[in-house]
Amino acid sequence: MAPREHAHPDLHEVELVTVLAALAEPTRLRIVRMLAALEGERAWKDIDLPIAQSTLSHHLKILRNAGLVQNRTEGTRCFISLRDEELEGRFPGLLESVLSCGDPVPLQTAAEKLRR
Amino acid sequence: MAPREHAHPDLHEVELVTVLAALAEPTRLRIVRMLAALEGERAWKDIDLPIAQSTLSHHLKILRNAGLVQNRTEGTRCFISLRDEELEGRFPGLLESVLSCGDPVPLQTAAEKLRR
DNA sequence: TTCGATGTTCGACGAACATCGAACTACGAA
DNA sequence: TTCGTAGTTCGATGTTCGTCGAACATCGAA
Repeated sequence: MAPREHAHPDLHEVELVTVLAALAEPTRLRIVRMLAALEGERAWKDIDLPIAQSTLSHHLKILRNAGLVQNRTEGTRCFISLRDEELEGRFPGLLESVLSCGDPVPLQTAAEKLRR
Repeated sequence: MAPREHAHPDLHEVELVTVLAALAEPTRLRIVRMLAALEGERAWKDIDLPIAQSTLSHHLKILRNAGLVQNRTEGTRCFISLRDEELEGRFPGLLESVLSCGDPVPLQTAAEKLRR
């Protein structure tokens, strides 16, 4: 579909676990970092990662539902940005601490190594 | 098995995504909060949650592998504590921001609502 | 109106996850 | 040594997740 107007949750209704779950995935964490490094918004098309469009759309939906990210539609294309200030209000220090840890995000699915 | 000596990872080898994944589960987040509220260590047996022993053991292993938690064995029983200071060194502000958000942890599996 | 570009939704698939009960192991106490 | 206590590991089960390609919807341009 074309970029539609999406519902963005009120951050007061977003739970911490939801945000953590959204961040606990390499691809999504990478997206968040990319947006943070931008200090503004980024065109959907310019998010180029080695994944299918549908997968990217899926991840963005999850980030959006977790209140991490915001969509703005302009004609047929859309722009993504971090809801950093609102997040700071709801979860003080969280985003910053996640971003300040600058080490590379692994390509692997995080929890893979947790079991053993 | 009886409480055995477990390997605890060097925090420098623990990745951020790993920690986030460990925290992004209600039961585990609850355990971490419980330990944080204690300001010390807690006996395994005293962690009473409505889950089977084997499940608790499983979650503790994941927290341990993520470097969040530490086991100390004493005879046949063991004590769990948060590795808060080390974590502060590796991921400054992270644990604090997670703990400071005091709202209740849902019983539900976090990411359940993210998809839709 | 037709076409192309841009994202989104659907359905399917395999991998990973949380959970349990049962079997097991190691230790202290009787 | 035998028994109970304390945790861990194993195997099984049902659920959720990340991923893809295909079909679809919406808009601007020709």
